[in-house]
Amino acid sequence: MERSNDQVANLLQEYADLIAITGGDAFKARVYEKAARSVGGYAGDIAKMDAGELRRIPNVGTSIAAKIDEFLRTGAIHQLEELRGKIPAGVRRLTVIPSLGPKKAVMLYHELGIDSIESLEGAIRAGLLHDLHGFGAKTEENLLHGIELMHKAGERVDLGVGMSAAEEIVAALLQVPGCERCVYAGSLRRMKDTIGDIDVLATAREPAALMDAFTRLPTTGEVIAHGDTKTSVRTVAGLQVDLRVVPADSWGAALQYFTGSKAHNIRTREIAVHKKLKLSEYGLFDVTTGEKIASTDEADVYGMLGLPWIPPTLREDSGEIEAALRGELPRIVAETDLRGDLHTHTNLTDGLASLEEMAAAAAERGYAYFAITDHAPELYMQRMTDEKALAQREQVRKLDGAYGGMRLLHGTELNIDPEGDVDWPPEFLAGFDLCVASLHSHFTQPREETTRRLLRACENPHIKIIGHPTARVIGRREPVDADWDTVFTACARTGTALEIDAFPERLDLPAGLVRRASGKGVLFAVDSDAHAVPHLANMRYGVATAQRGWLTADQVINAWPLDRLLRFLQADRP
DNA sequence: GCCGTTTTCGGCCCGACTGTTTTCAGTCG
Repeated sequence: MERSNDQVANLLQEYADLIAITGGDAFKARVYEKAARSVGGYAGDIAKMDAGELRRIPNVGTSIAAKIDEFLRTGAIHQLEELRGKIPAGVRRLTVIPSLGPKKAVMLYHELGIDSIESLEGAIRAGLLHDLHGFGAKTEENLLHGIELMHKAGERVDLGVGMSAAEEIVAALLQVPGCERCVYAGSLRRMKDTIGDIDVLATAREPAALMDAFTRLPTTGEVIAHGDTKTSVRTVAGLQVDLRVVPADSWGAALQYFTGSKAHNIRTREIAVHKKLKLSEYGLFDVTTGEKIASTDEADVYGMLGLPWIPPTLREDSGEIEAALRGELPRIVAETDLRGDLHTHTNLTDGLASLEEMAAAAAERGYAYFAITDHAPELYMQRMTDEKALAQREQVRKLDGAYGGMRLLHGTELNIDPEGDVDWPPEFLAGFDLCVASLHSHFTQPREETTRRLLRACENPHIKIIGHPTARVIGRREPVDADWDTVFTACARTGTALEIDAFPERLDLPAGLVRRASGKGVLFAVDSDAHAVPHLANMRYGVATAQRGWLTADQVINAWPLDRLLRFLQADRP
């Protein structure tokens, strides 16, 4: 099942939204929001906690602890149900449209009865918003653009959402008696940054029983199709999941086939044809004799085609077949190659966990080094000051080595302002072990300005990593427009690494740009950008993005040994 | 509704930007 922490975090966030949308106390709404983040980011399992223990979670007091407790015991929170009754769910969903908040959403509902994104789109096109106070031509345009952005992402979900759904389903199916093997395949196995549907592959002694069990999982909302070898359902969250049961001796061929991509499979089947073979999900066959020559193991299938096994993250027909034929497939970076994390936050700014908690969790992951990079003063809301930064540095120095010998680095995440300048002057930056610099505003500057801005950051000798370079949020915010090739050239020349931010809604730099930058000799840092202990585990998504960008461990600075990393961080600094 | 205390009430991240308005509300980070 989904972590209780996440379930409760979602409910508390919904409660906060409903307070805001029904015109409740804004401060109260904010408290629920803060509590939602605290619970979602809490390292312990709340399902095992009583009301008293729950209150020890930051921002959880008597009232919220009681609500959580009620949910854990009964599966519902009655006050939440009451609020839900006051406003249609579609109205709350309107606020996912950028630039549309609770105030406008509820106004649209009360004035025009708009209770869904579809009805909003219709109303705008019908000109019904013209007479509404506070809605001008530009607002309509922005709303339509926001809706378009969401349509473009379609019904797809981000990699993190897809992965947790898939892992939950696979784990449940493996518990069904008679289920022998069960894995997810498709775009999820290729770790694409968004997932349209989930493909699950299984072998079972009694396929029909497994199919039946699948239709009855708690995650299953509706059954779309129910057959002998394939069953499709839609989860309660609206995600389509296809389960295919295959014969055990077809496992490898089926896994290859259902992992895709379509373009990659076309290429492998072409290769088979040239060798007078036929490749299908049932196996690789000799056309003349009809004999099956490979099928149980994926590597055998590739092997009989004259190819090495190709990692799923490379299977996009973007040159991997040619590279494989030449024996030049890269040894792509693996999560186990990473020796540290270079972009993380604590509760000194907008993180949830203390420096000690973050460091302890990092050490548990086996890291040799770990950088704390809290926000700098220019993000006013974080209330960072010189004094706080220096006090944190002292604390970092004191704790250095205290967690299994792990090296603690004191860094900061600077804000790149519209001109390309950052929060602190060079002499103050010189005191940090590491400076990450990122865009946090002015995302819609023209290409030339954004490019100049990023170039200026690269030229700053103290800045060694550009954080989440495109600033995109998948399905919510477009990447900034920059002349990336110029930026990449500057990064390579100045020794500035580009980050691959591992948050599943970011995955930024995106894989396509990673590959382009890699070609220009740029180095990378795969970072969690963790704001809480559980976020440290997002690293897998960042690594997958690095793989999809064809990176080797040598191109990733946090896969380097400490001494090499430190030399890189010190290079060219005055 | 939570927190911290100058402990039972007052403050709560705060400034910028946008689009609308004509002095400001809503949204965002």
